[in-house]
Amino acid sequence: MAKREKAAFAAGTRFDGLPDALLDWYGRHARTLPWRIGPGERGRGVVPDPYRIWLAEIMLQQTTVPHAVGYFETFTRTWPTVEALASTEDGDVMAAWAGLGYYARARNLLKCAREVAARGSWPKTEAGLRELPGIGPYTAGAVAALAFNERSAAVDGNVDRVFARILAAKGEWKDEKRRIADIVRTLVPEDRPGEFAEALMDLGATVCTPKRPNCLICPIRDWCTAYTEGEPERYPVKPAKKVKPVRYGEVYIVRGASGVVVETRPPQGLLGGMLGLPTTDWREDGAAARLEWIGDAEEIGEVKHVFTHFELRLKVVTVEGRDLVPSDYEFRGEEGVASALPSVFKKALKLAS
DNA sequence: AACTCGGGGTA
DNA sequence: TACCCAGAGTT
Repeated sequence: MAKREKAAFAAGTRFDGLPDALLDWYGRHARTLPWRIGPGERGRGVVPDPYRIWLAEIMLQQTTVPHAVGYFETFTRTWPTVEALASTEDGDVMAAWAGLGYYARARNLLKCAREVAARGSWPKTEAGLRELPGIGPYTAGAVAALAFNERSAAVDGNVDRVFARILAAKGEWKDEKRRIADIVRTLVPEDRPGEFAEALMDLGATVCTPKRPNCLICPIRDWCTAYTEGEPERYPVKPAKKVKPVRYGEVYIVRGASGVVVETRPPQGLLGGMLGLPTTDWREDGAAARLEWIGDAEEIGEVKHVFTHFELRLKVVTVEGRDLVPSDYEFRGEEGVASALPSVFKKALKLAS
């Protein structure tokens, strides 16, 4: 199919036939995902739900599909509509997001839900969606294409990688990404923008993978310069990453008659708005002094946790039989609170259990 | 333009 | 280990 179409448009440009070859492959190999309408259903009266598409896109920002699936099921079961989500207390949503990471997404998720609920409907264009909190260039394009059938492009990490290889992009990565976005926009088919977006992402996730791309089953390898060159895994060429510094601190498991001591972290910054265990500052020049109110305590071990731009080593310190703590803190039942904590604190609590 | 912001799977 | 993932917001 690809070759016949390519021949039929031989007088055209470099990418003639690519969208059709990709869509044809997608019709046969699309992943089945809980937020997705299957190929073919779209044309048979099945209407996508913007709320579910948007929710999935936010969860999937810098997050793998397997990690997001369970959260998506829980969220849509607990809050079936954007109105239901919008009317939920912040703490409940943050607790449900715990473990998914990048917690600014959850804060913006609620802001966005409340704006949409107040408006009464979703903006139905890429430009309109782009104005909402937490919706950037990628998500605006994706939701517009997937939910509203707008001819917008959804250029994510997968698409960047696929086209870096198609083009054998050797230039500055930032420049190449701009170039790729411009090209992809011209390739989105007018009638099936949503399926085109899903097809590119599926190809990147299952065929044109980061480490060992399976070019032998690739439906668009005829257009791929990296395949012709013979070393597709060489692309994309990205700038080297900086080494992560190590930060040190202490975290406290303080137990009393009514549970374990937690705090709600300040709404900005790292783990902002999340429930947390009492902890010192985290510093590169060694652990800060023990919090004054901790008093008599026992060191039981250390947890290591890797954040985006630093590694953290926390000494885990336990205090038993404490029922009076500073007013910034509160007691919660130990079994119930674990699921509401970010991973670094889950690790510490588990070590102390 | 550079930095901040999580967590887990993969080779 | 190192890299990556349906990126966005702030400075």
